[in-house]
Amino acid sequence: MARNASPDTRSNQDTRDRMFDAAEALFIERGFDGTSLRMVTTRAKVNLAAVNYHFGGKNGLFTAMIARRFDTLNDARVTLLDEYRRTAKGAPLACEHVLAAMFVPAMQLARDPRRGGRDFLRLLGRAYVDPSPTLRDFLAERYAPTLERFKEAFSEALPEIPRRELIWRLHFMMGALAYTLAGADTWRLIAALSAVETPTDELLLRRLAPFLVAGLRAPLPDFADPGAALAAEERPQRTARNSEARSRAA
Amino acid sequence: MARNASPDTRSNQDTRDRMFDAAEALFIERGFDGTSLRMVTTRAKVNLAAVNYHFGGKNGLFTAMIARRFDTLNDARVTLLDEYRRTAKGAPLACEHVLAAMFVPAMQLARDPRRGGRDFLRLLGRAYVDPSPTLRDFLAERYAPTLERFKEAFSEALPEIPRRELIWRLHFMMGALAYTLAGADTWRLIAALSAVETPTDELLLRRLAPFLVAGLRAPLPDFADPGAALAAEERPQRTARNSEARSRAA
DNA sequence: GCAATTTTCAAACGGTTGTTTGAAGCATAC
DNA sequence: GTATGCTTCAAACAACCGTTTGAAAATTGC
Repeated sequence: MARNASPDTRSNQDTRDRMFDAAEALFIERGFDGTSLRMVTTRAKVNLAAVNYHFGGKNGLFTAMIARRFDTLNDARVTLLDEYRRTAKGAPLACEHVLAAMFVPAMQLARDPRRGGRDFLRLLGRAYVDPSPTLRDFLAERYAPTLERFKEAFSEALPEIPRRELIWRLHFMMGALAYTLAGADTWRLIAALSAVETPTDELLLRRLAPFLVAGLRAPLPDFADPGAALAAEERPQRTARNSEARSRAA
Repeated sequence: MARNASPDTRSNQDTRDRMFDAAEALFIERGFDGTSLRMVTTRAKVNLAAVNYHFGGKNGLFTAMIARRFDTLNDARVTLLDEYRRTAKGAPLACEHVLAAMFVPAMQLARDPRRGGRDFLRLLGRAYVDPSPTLRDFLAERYAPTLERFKEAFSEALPEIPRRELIWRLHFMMGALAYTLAGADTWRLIAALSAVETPTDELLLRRLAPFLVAGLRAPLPDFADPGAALAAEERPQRTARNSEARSRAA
């Protein structure tokens, strides 16, 4: 019953790690519901019952497997953010610094095979879009405080953007990040475009960063003129409800 | 055996539509693997065997259910793109027009309850990130030609962006779009932020558009100076492999 | 009206799911 | 040595999965 009594028994940690690795690889390409415990235990060369013995069940295995990566990322992010804040000595943070506090730790983990390696970014993306309630609730609950701190940091770095607008743009940003990292197509695209260039994860994030900075700084949408935000001559599809635009402009 | 002999028998279409609606709603919040046929048929008040009778199986039901929405979207998109091209009379397309050709039809479908309604955007997002091979292969195969046409259109509208860079940015754009629309959090966010504003889908896309336009037009990343793209004073985490940056700059 | 066809239905199919069981293995401590 | 507590193991559990069956019901054509 005692599940974690001797934290560093050699063989104990060994089978746990093998299960983590197997679960991680399978989760990346099949998602939570698409991965069965028998797939995991077969790949990890571990008995099926070990899942329930060590983690109490499927939910326990997958949340622990995600936490082992995300806790590290999370800590590194807030540490770096605090460091930038200390270096700034009271001056408001730059947008690039806040973004760097989110991206640089992710790149470092992606470069370190012992803490995720090249699969880390894929795991990040997959976890953010998986529909299973187990993982959604887990992520939302465990990392909400950190997210809140970054919201404040962005709000400080971009005072010209109204807070409500900013929250949306952060949401879009997380979307571009998660989808890009999760997409199976992304990695096929990498293989096709950059024939031999090796550390592609880093190049990928370095392409993504300017895209996101520009997006966060974009001019505000014009709610007063419906349709103008996209194309000037959008065919007049008369619905003509400007009321919402007016109430928003207040 | 004859599966589609009388295409508009009244009761026939009725049960098919009920199955589509049920499958759509369940897929949006649980994904392909998280939705069982028994959930679908129970919700649709239809016999379990009807799935295999009408669609040949689970794969058939879900691909048909997605196609009924996406084919409409697809057709409207290329039609609008052609219309913009005709109006331009040989002049190169504007980036806003190409984006409009992608977004306006989606907004129109989201406004029309008979062709998707407010759930349409969520379906779009979920379908793009679902890990099941069935849906990934289906989407890639059926809508690849259209995607290719939009790649060309963007390449024409943004000649100052190198094609390779552009393909990446389109990928990021699809990411922001898909994740934003798929995220369950997005819709909770809408409810929380805009207490009473009603047609929120439209407002959502109108916020997203400037974000994406700015991202597509962003200055090119500086590959020659590793680290500079994000923050000037990133702590010198000595790994010192500038070789890759040089080889890329060639 | 009858005959032919299309659609629905309850029931069962073999297979897989996550979880549980209880005995066997295996170190360590005495 | 034996006893102890942690870990592994093969086997089985009930529940659910997608799919199939064959007969009942409903609809169509005449």
